[in-house]
Amino acid sequence: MQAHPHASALSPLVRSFVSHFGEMGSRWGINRTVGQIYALIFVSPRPLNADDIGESLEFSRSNVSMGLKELQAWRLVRLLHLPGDRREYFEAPTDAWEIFRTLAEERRRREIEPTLSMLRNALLEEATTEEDRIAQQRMKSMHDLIELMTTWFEDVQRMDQKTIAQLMKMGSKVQRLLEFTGKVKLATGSKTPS
Amino acid sequence: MQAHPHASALSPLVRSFVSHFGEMGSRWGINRTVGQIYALIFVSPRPLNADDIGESLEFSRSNVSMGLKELQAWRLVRLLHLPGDRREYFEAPTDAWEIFRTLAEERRRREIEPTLSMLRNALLEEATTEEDRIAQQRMKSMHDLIELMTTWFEDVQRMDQKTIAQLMKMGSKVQRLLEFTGKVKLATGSKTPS
DNA sequence: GTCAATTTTCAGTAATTACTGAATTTTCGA
DNA sequence: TCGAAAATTCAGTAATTACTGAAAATTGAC
Repeated sequence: MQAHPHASALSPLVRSFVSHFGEMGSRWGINRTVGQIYALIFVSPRPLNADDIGESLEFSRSNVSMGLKELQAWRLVRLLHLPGDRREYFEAPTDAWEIFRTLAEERRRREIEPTLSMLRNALLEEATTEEDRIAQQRMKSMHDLIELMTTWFEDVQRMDQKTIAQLMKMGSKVQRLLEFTGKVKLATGSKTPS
Repeated sequence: MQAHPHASALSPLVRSFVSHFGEMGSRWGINRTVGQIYALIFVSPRPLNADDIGESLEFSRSNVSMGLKELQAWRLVRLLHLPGDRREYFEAPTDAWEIFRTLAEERRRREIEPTLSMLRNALLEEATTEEDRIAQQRMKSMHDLIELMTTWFEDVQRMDQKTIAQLMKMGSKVQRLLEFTGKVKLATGSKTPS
């Protein structure tokens, strides 16, 4: 004797996770529905098809279809097929680092690159007024910071996960490491890792 | 003989910067209007008052007022007074690092902390089903990554700007630095920067 | 190739968010 | 303390974004 005849009622645990991601999604570009669909797939022990999702979250089939498309565009879920089942199933990578990298890459492509490109164009213009000269100065410093950070991020992506974790766990101690290395260099005359 | 009698027409340079920030703003939580107001203040050589902004961007006075409030809440602009003028003026920090840090701190407070708190609660629940156990496992790995990254970020914030820039410019070469230091430690028996 | 199962599209509508102008409140100089 | 200037609030409306169901398109088993 249930209120709704749903195939799969969500546990309170999953329900609160899903609903939090809905809220958060709407603070970013992504909308509430898409956030919830992602959260549901992320915690699901098995791949889900569109009907599963629609029933669990009580979204229309077409809404689920659009949400899944967006998640695929973000590369946050991947499509797969189960043997003997014609429907499309979706699962999400579970490795948190991988997810983070995917998100960062997509944001770079969608937001950072267009911004850098706009800034570069603006910096090529000849400033005719003092106002424009000052504006350009500020755009330049913004441009340089963004470029520094994206280059750094590309570099970091190339490191293996262990090194990254090691670095992050060191935190500000890296500062001391830099000083320390500086001293070693002075003392030994050895080449820096340039 | 102009189309509009505006006190301050924007140069094409500023216009395109402002409009880009409008677009970008709407991809983040912030809305188009707020993004444009921020961009205008950021490139302005002098502090602006609400009327200046409203005229330049052709927004209503009340819209400007709301936008400025939001920017103040984000700590992206600061209020100041000009001698002999009763109106409120606004300016934006121009140091790109400072802006980045402010943004990161605010996002942490608004998005990361609530998420961590939700995850911690979820992890305290006793999982009664296999599904919930798996869900918790995934939430745990998400929680741990977020925590690692925020702790790291706190550490980095404590470094001086020069060290950060130095570190970032090194990029993946830090990996070699770590290896190098390891060797030095082995060779000299000196204490690590623990 | 056929056809039923499945997915996608899209026009219409609902819900949400953004914006305005009038009214109110606050501020500060005299 | 008063009053005009300035800022804010907020109810109403406009604009945008999200969602649905019906119809169309695609898919794949036979």
